[in-house]
Amino acid sequence: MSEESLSADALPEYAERVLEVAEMIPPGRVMTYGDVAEWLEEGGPRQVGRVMALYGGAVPWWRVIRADGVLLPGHELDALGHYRAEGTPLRQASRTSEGHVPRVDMKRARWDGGERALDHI
DNA sequence: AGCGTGACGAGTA
DNA sequence: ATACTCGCCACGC
Repeated sequence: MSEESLSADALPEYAERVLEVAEMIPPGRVMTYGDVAEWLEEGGPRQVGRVMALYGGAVPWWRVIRADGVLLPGHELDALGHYRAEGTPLRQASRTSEGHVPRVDMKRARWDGGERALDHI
């Protein structure tokens, strides 16, 4: 039989690694899908995105975003609430236009996963 | 087996 | 800043 058919409470190993990384991102910081993939040294941004889409609900999903800093479509207000609560650096809208949602200031909020990662490993 | 699609990223116009 | 292209990899039809 194949190990994959264990199913039920067993997630694919790759998925579990992605979730693990997402869990260790400190509040007020974010990682991009590509960063997570790079940190894992496996897969790519799209694979990480797929995992988050499927199992992201179990982890602080708002700390894993696109490299652009754009908030997750459909959860913008949700994410924004978390960011404001955690003090995540946001980039203000250059122009006060309605319907325009602030983006994460990647320059400051991006977390390279250095220091804590070593302790976690 | 081919083809389109997606919670992506980087480069170019 | 926006729009488009290409590279990437897994899934589903």
